[in-house]
Amino acid sequence: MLQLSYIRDNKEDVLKRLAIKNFKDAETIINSVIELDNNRKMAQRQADDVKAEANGIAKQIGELMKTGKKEEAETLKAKTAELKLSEKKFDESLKHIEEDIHKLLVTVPNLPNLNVPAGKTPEDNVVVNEHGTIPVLHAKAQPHWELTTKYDLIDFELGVKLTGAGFPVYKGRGARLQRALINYFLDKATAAGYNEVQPPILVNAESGYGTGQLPDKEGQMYHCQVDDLYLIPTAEVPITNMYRDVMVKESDLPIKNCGYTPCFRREAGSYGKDVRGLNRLHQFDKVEIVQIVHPEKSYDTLEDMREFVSNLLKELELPYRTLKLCGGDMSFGSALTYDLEVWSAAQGRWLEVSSVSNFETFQTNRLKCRFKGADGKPQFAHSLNGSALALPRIVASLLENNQTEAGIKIPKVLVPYIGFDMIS
RNA sequence: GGAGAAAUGGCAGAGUGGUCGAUUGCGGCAGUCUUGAAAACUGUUGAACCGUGAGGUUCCUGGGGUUCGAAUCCCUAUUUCUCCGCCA
Repeated sequence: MLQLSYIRDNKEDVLKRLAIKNFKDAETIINSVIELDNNRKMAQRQADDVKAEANGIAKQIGELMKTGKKEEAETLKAKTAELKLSEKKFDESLKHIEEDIHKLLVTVPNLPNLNVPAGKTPEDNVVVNEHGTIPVLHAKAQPHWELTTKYDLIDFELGVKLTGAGFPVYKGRGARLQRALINYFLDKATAAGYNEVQPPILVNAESGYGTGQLPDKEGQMYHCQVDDLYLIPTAEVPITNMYRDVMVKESDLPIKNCGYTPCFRREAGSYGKDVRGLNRLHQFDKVEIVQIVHPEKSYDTLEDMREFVSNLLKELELPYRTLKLCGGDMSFGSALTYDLEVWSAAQGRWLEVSSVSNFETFQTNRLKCRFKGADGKPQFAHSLNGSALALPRIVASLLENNQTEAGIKIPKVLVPYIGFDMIS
């Protein structure tokens, strides 16, 4: 959520940057917010004045009662009846105005960093770098959804029977590969100074608002209506919300956490070959890294995190490229996002496996996650997160890129975790 | 699930209708002492909003109520603890 004071003081800048994000009706909404805020100030002044008067009288009554001047006290009491009515009226209108402001404010996306390229679609994203060589496969190479069947690693049909499309069953060496990747990712993150946590995978609505999934992406999350809880779409939600309503110590920054969780996404309305096999699932596994940092350091941190994720891909010997997302392709709360994509050899296309973003104060403002700066004043920290990494598409490209006529080679770094070096 | 108790500032913990936004301790910050540090001592130390300012308003888990006046009384939700039941 944007800070209202910033909107007031920097209206032109706000509009310019919202335009980069292709946010519709920016001007109308920002103008209404400012107008409502003016009304709010007026309403508060009125309410405050009435209350000040009422408080004053209450105090006088207290004095009079103490000194036994009962009659005078009664006279004053009579005077307060009217005050109470207008107090209620002003409070009510103040409350309504504040609610209206909040309702508008939560629909406004974060402002993109000024380095964010303009653009509307994924085609407008900027390729920052490309690493590794694209493998040349043998003549009988297959896409991963055939390899998983051939080697009995993943049973998509069985998942359909148990739950529905997009809920695969990993079996035998396929399940083992999942576990190996999770452990490998967690070990790397821990070695890089991230503290491992195991958060709940159901969260309340407040947490959904805290990180910005609500109200923006209401329909994307599975919702257990009986208990009003949401299945997390990413570990970012619980891990970042650990710092909701927390005043962190400046000396504790940066706070680095990582965690493995399953992730659940409804992905309503996406069908076809782009979502085949492991390309897009309703349930998948992911290790997430999350940092709460000093505002001055957040862009350095973003680069560190990108570097960390890149190294994972290098160690897994997967060809990858890094994209700087354009305004139109960035998520609601992000100020700057890098996507990392690996090459899927049999499908002949890039698959997104990680998204690393700086949210600046967008989340921390909603979360009320602050620290006291050198001047003793509380200020919002910056929050960042990144996938490190999401498993399904990593598995897809590992299987496809490493397939040989003799079987599928396991990358060296994973062998200690999985216990064999070839799936054949 | 049943019965009872509780929820106060970064933390601990007083406060049961009227100068209480809240005693005190710890922690934090500043200073005295010290070559420096520790100890000791002194001072200081919650947040949001309105106002150029003086100052004002709100916040004692959330929501509602009683009252001229609520941290304090009542209702309600949530959470925690104790006992019982159930249970991986």
